[in-house]
Amino acid sequence: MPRKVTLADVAAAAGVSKMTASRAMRGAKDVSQKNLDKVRKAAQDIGYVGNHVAASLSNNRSDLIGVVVPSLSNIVFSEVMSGIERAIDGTGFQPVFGVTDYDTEKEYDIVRRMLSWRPAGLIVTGLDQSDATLRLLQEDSLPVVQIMDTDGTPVDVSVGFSQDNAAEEMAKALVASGRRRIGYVGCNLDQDTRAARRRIRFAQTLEELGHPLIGEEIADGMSSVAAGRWLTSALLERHPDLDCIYYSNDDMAAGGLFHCMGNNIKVPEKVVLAGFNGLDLLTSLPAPIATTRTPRDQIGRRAAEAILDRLNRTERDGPTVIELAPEIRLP
Amino acid sequence: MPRKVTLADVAAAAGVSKMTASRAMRGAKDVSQKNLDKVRKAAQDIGYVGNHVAASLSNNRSDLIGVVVPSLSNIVFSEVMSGIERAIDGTGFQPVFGVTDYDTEKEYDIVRRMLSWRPAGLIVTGLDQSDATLRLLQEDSLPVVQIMDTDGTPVDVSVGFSQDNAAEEMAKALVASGRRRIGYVGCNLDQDTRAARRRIRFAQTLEELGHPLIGEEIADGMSSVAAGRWLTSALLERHPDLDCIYYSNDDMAAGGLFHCMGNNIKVPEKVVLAGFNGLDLLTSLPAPIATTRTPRDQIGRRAAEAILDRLNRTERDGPTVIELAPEIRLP
DNA sequence: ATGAAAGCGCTAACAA
DNA sequence: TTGTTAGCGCTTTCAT
Repeated sequence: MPRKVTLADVAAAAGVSKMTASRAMRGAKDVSQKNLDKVRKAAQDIGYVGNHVAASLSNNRSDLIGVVVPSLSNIVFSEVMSGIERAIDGTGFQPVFGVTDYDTEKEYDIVRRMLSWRPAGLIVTGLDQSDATLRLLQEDSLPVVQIMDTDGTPVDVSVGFSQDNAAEEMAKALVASGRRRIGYVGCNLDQDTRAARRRIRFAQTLEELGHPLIGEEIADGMSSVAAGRWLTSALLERHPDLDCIYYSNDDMAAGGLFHCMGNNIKVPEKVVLAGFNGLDLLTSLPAPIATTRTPRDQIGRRAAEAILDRLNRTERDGPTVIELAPEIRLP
Repeated sequence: MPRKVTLADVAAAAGVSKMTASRAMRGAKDVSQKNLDKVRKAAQDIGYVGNHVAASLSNNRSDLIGVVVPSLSNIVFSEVMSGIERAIDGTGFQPVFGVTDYDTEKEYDIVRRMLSWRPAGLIVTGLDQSDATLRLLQEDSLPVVQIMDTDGTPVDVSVGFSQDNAAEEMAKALVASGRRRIGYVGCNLDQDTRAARRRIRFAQTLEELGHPLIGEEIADGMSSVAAGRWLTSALLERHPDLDCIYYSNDDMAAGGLFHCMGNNIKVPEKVVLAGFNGLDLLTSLPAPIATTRTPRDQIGRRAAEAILDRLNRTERDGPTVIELAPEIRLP
């Protein structure tokens, strides 16, 4: 294996010092045009690739940005990551990711490992980290953005929306549109604390409006179109007279729609189905479904921007909440 | 800002040398139980987090694994990444990702930047990197896995399946099931070279079987359910007598189904729709759709395993192809 | 089993 | 504008 080409090699080849080479390779500040060209050419010729590891050690800070999400199978988080990626793109930062599988202990390990890379910033999902994790996040003064959820006080910055409000708004909108016999279908509520939170607030609001939840079906395991389908079947079996069902998310609602279509139940005439997230998929479905359109791409973008922003300051300036209101869509 | 806790601090607190502390903090080899405990306790007490950057510089190799995919909005790649993540999980490696947006130049930049992190390995999508990128990949002797596509010679290892075969199989299966008037609908073929490849082989095979493609609709831009819907509408307008449509992927096919459902076209009786990938979504759709179930999670897993595998050897041992046959599903 | 010294490849800080 | 000197925090020798 041919020894790795280092900056010293470039410097030698260009006939300048390491420092001049170093300066030339990043922003060309304080380097004569002549040397700049020489160094660039030398680097090109001998195939210099650079070593971010050494650079990071030297600056005591890397240009890695850690992103911690609960799941990758959920397209919502893919879209958030996509937003992050787009915002970061071109800045020279590099996203690193970790997946918690909705497991708090795992989240701790991941955050810890990420911190050991001295990242420029960290983006984590939700406000409900374990105490140990929170401590890690607090000690360091690096930029931390908690995404998706703004019902609480962030360590540093939070970007997202109030899950509580979102559920309340939907409950009000459905009742206002004339629905009275409303049910609920959800999955994975033990782990997906945001979905669980929405369910509670939704039920609460219905109660306050005088039209309490008629029934609900809840299952363990990841949410999916398939789960939505059979839970809807079960719920309508027990309560055939429902005129509306609120789901833990869009996938589940799509499953509900497919059940209805297979059983000649008119959507939305007979029963209104309400999902959550506003995935693009919904707009192409053969029948309209209500949903709360959450700004996932925006959340990703704003989160990344918040990190980049913080990098220009030295200190955190107290918990900051960036609220991105979701939008209710009725059929 | 309180200075970062370093290994030296841990060593001091534990009353041992840096080296002993270092040894104790990773595998506890050649360290007395007594010192091991002391060091661990000290680290815990003073909140030591470690510094992978310094460690990586020291061994001239990081435990980062670079993952380069064309897109995150496409759930297929999320699933691949999910597979990678699961295989890596617990090994102490950390995935870093980059998104090319199907842009070869961007891919080059990303690979370059990743290499500058001296990753333990690299996973890139497809076999069609630019020459410059290929050169980068070849020079280094680090493990490189090219995923999704096995129609060609990999730099090091490829994990996936033959896009050509997949398309050919589907063509044969559809004809064997009695379909004769077959059309095609696709999106983003300029950029998605794998989809483009499938289209060509599909058409070729039909030709050979004596039932050439009747018509096709192709559009620019990302594929989506919505695009599938309106392209299907356009295609059936021109060729109302089609009895089968092959799509560039499942999303498009789902869109096609929704069009048919909205227009009283029986699926699959009147027209068979064939997607590609076998997303879970399909199994819950109100009508059955043909598809090629691609082993995405497996591809991710095997790719990661191949990297970890290679890490135990010193040299590459010639181009290796790991073929994971996809499975055809007819309605 | 433990420790001391040397260095990984780069850049900040200073000097010329 | 350029170069020199010291590290960054760890691990790899090589002693002990």
